[in-house]
Amino acid sequence: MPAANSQPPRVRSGNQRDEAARLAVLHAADDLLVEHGFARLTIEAIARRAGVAKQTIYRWWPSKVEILLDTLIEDSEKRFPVPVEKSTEDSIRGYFRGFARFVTRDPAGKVLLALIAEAQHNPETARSLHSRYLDPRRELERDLLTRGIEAGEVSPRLDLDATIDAVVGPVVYRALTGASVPRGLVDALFDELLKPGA
Amino acid sequence: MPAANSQPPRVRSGNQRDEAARLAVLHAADDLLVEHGFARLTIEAIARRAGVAKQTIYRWWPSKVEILLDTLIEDSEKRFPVPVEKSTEDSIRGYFRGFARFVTRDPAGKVLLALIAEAQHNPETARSLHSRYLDPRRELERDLLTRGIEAGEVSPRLDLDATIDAVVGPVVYRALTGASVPRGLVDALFDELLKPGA
Amino acid sequence: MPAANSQPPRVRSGNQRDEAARLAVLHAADDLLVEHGFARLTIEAIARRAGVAKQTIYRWWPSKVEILLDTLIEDSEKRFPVPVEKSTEDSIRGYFRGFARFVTRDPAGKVLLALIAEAQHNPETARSLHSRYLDPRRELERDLLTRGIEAGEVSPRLDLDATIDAVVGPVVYRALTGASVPRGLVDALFDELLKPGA
Amino acid sequence: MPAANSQPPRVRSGNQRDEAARLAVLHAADDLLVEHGFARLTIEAIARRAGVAKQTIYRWWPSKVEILLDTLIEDSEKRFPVPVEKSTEDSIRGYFRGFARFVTRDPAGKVLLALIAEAQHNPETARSLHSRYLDPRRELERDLLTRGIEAGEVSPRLDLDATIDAVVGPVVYRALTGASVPRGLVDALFDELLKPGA
DNA sequence: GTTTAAGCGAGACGGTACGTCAAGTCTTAAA
DNA sequence: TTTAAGACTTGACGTACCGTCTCGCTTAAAC
Repeated sequence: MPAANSQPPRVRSGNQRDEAARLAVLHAADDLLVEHGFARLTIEAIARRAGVAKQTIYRWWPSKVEILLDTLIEDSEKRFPVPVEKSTEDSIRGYFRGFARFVTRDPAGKVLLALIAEAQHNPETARSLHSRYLDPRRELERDLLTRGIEAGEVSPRLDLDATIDAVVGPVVYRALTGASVPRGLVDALFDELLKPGA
Repeated sequence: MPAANSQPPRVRSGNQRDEAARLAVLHAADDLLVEHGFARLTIEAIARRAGVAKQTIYRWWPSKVEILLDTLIEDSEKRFPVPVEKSTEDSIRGYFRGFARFVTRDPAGKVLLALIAEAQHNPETARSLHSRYLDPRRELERDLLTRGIEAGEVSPRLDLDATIDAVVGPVVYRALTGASVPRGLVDALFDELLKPGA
Repeated sequence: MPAANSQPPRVRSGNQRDEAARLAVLHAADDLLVEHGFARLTIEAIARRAGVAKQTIYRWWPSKVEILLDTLIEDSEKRFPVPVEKSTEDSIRGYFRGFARFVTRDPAGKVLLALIAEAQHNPETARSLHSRYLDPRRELERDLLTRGIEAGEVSPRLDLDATIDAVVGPVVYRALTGASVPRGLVDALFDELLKPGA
Repeated sequence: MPAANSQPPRVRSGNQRDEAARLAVLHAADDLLVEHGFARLTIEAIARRAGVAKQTIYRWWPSKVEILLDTLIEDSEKRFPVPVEKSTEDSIRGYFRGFARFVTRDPAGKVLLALIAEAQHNPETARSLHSRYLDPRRELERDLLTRGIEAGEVSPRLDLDATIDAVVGPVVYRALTGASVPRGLVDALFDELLKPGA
């Protein structure tokens, strides 16, 4: 989807929040991150690209991190939702594969990595990232595993959180440091830590 | 060791690189990172704190990342060197525990986390971090495991790199996102992935 | 008028150019030139003294030379305007005397001398000085003499420009080199080069 | 004469002042002034160009102004010495023409203009310029005119200094501001102010 | 002869100012 | 009331020179 930049000016809505402006900001942020990296993702640049005044951004988002979180939440839900009904071995394995694909090959995955990185630099980011993204998803992931265990589809060797971290952590770690993430890594970890009857 | 700031002026070494200035910069960078975080770790602040001219920093380091790498390399070697002789189960387990301790409780460990985070934002950082720190250590870690396997002290379920990432990744992932790292996490992962005869 | 420094903060004008900031810069530049000379007239110092951000200066003036030109144009018009109606011998002689007084005794005259000096070092300055100050005034000065000739009040021995330079040049030359400018110099030159019937 | 740069290293003279280094500095300063203007005439650049250590410059010259004065004194004596024997109308007129030619067409004349300009910015420069260059030459110029008067070759309308300034000033003024200096200007001034029997 | 002393190229050092960029705050005017 | 526009202060960026300093070398004069 193209940026809203250099297009016929949007119709202004006057009194109401301008949905077009909101979307233009989200897309601009997304595009800039993918195209130029986090370092050049500045509020000025987003405003320029989105054809929006800086003040409009500051009015609605407390920081660029929250902009990214908004896009991340929407994109994650589209690209690899946590299965809420089926809990077969395959659907669980598929979910983790989906996560790895998102993080390593989907441009939108860059947003998650950038936010994790930023969380280290900035406690405020860590808090937002947890409360708005990581924690709610972790809740659903725990439910997924719990249902899988009850159905005998998986049998985790460690406690639930440790198990999820043990699969997710190595993928994120390699992605963050710019190392490749081997195709079979997730499967190997799954087999070792979750596969039933092993 | 305190910063060199507000102390009697160093003796100048004339034509040669000033070792005291080098150390003052490394310590200032370290201190600032721990005290104020990566965001406020600016070249100006380092120079101010170290009592050193900005130009002196630019003369010897191409970026603040390289300053941090210098301190990280020195500190890691002191705090949790990769064992190069013994390769017992305990020394290997101890090494991973040392890593977790460094990353979660040692102030110097903040430097590693900051660099991993920065590597995501900046490919140049990723390259330096690998070539000067991660890769050389990984080499030693592989040697450590190889010797351990030959001696029957450990028996990895996955290939060497995947095994190391499987232990290190979750720790780093949790540390980065500001989550606590449970005491037993490393041991649990070790038991599951490396413990012999399991 | 004192510099705006260490005063209650100006009221900000928002979207419009801040006139108070503009004046503060002009006065600061003027004061610094008179007090500390051209060498210490830096953009940083002007900003500091005016209580204004450097960026505000760079936004409105391409160089410190243009700042000085702004003050010079305003001051010259106040202190020794070119007579535009009367063209008697006395008013013409008075104009040249006014010029000499401005250059040698008026603090604001330092600005003109500094700009002439800078014009030698910097062709860009020469261009601005001519187009914004010297040339427009020279036009008026020629008109003044032309009217004086027609009225029989003066009778130049040389062509118009040469005559004006012959009066102005020696004064500037002596002022620039730090020599005193004798009281009678202008009158002597006027008598020799312009006085009618000689 | 080429700069000493990028040449086989000079033979060092050991204990004695190195004449080659002295000349290299003078030529480098001269060349840089002509080629790049006063603004880029820095001590670093002179040292670089002359193939000389900064310290060598600081050892022998208190400032770059003194370097320029050294070259100016040598060049002036070569290019337009004050006549010390003949004092005919033609030799006096020729001297002033020589001055105008030096200042407007000789590259070495740039040095004089630069120093006059700098004198305005810097009282120290004004002092040196007077005591080492302007005043000694003025002495000789006065002698020249005095002899010319006694011989009936010239008859100044003003006092000696005013007369000299009245010829020199306009030329310098126009040269400084970047205006052209018309061929006949000096002659016209001479005729008006010095020509006998007028 | 050997020592001493100075000149030299080289270059590190603490500084100051440069001109640019983005941050986040604020005000106006139009919709 | 929301928006685009844009002026404002703040502060860091990386660079260029400043003037001081110390090093290691070379040479001429003093001993």
